[in-house]
Amino acid sequence: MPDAPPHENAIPTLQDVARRAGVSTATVSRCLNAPQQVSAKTRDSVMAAVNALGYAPNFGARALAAKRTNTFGAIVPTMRNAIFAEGLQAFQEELGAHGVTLLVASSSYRPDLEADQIRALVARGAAALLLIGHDRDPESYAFLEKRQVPYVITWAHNKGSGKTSIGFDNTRAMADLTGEVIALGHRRLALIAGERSTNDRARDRATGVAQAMAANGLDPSDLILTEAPYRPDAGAAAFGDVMARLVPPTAVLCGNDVIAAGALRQAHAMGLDVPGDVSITGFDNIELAGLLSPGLPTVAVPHRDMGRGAARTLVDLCNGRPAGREIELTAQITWRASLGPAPDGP
Amino acid sequence: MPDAPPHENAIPTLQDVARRAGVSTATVSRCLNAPQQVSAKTRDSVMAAVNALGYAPNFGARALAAKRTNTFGAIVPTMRNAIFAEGLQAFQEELGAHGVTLLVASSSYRPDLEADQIRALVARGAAALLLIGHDRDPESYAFLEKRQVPYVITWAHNKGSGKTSIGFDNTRAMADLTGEVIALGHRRLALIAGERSTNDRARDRATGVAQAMAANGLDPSDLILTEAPYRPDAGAAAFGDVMARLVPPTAVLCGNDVIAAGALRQAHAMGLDVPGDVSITGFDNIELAGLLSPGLPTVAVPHRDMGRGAARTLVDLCNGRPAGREIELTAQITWRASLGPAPDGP
DNA sequence: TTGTAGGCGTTATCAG
DNA sequence: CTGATAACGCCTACAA
Repeated sequence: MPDAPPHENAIPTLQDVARRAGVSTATVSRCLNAPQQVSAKTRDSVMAAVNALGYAPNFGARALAAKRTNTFGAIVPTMRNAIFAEGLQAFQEELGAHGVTLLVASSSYRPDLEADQIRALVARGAAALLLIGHDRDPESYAFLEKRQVPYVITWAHNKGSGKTSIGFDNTRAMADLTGEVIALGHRRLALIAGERSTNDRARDRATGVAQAMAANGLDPSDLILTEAPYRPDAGAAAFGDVMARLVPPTAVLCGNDVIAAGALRQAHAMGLDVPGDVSITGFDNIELAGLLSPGLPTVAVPHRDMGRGAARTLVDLCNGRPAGREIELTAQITWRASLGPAPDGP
Repeated sequence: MPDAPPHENAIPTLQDVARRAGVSTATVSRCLNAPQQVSAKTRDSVMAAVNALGYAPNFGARALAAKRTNTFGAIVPTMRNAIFAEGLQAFQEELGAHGVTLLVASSSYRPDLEADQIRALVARGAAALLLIGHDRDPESYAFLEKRQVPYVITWAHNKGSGKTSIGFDNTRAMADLTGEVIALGHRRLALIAGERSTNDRARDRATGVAQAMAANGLDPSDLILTEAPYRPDAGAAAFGDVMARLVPPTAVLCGNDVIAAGALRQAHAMGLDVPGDVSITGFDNIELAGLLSPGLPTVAVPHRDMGRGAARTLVDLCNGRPAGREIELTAQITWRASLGPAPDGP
């Protein structure tokens, strides 16, 4: 008995297209996946049927049969601000050039959520993953190894981690910036760090400040160190606390630009002159940093290079090609007006 | 002949779990999807096997067999700045509460790319879609209707469009803001609009300015109207052009906060006092607007309500429940310091 | 160049 | 409560 004609409002399948074009399903499949193997005449009539029916292949069935999904995943801590957006965009663009689509998830800086999302993305067919930073449950790493899902760690570079990564040295970048601050005569420094317990980048940046102090003859234990989530309001509050001290710092380093933006706003609210009374620095060089006034000096992170490089690395890995492990990129200091000489210089 | 033991490094399947637990695949499937239908004893041994093997279900196979993907999609114009991030986050959170995962794509404000992405997301199993604005190729709409994919249009509300939407009236919101500007004595107004040809929100906002002028006894044709992509540098350039006129405006309205941020920076660069010499307004109320100094007065868009509402609407639609069509939310003016009385007030 | 047919990993409908 | 078994939509040798 011949198949019934497709119901008026049913989603068309390969079968429907084949029937309408008067060919086999194999031919339709080839038209879509390897057009050069099909005669122009057949191809035209098949494509006409495809368009008439509004056919689109079923992803699940395709992945199941072909054993490949052409899908990678990325998990970033947040999409609320621009910190990772630029790199993600570059990642996506490069993947697109290789015919790979992207699945995104955001973990809200919560390791437990990230662990769930790693499993969810893999279950959803992500053949490779972009991850931010090294800090995560060993079980997550074990899971990825067992499933043989290639992954690349970005936004950080820890020599000898043994994991594929493409990033920059957060410690060194922050040490460089701190060195410049000290060179301007600042002696009383404060750092509003990100949450270090769950964030290796935040930890590394704090380490960088201490290293630079030690290297420049200052006592790292004199650092006024406080911690805040990566939000402007938290940065503002922390800045207020720090400046309320009996002997306030002359320079406040911030764990990232978002915290620094909050600090700067708070400085304005307190009637402080920046950088006359106090200097403020950021980290990441998101667009915001150049729009504030005074502009935020910061560390320009190689957003796009990391995204693009991560994509290439994963594509190579998935094709069995060896990919460069532990690629280190450089982060450059960007000077802007909210960093000036110490008011009570040497 | 019994099946061979699974290869050391193969991805475990239901079959493998079943074999290891000594039950059928049906039972394993039930343990995962309807645990209450399985005896506690069996369940325990099955779950032990699941964990031992690191099993995770294959999404494609599951979607194929169950005919549902539990996946929705969203296509936004950009992820580079925060304009849509907040709403997207709320959308995702609400979907998560319903057990639905989210597929995101960004179209770079390009309608042609958006059309491709609509097809790609549907092919990838998106059972419903969130879209921004009404402007798009009729073919895209036809495709969605034919495939019976529910969609909701956000960020805009055009009465009588006949499409399911949840948003606010861009025209009215901009008219309200313009009315306030005029009430402060401004008579020479400029508008740096977004790209109107492909963006109904940009068009509506420009219309709103004209309406408010007419309603307040000004001639809309006196509006100094220019257009710029939604980027700070483009906003800065446009602002420079506008202020270089023989008779510059006393207030520059901007199509969104990103343009306005560029305009504000350019004003500083030109040594203009804001709002003493010229007032500047934005639109969207992204975080940035409150961090700049002077702060940007803007229209606070109901980001989270739109995201959450869109999620609920789509979940309802997918469950065959009727969903409110054309929901209108309100957008509120947020006052900040870069809007002041006209310098040459009446 | 085209068609045939087997199988991918799950779910769901039946019996037992 | 559990086990066979037939789909699900597509890809891909293999044959013709």
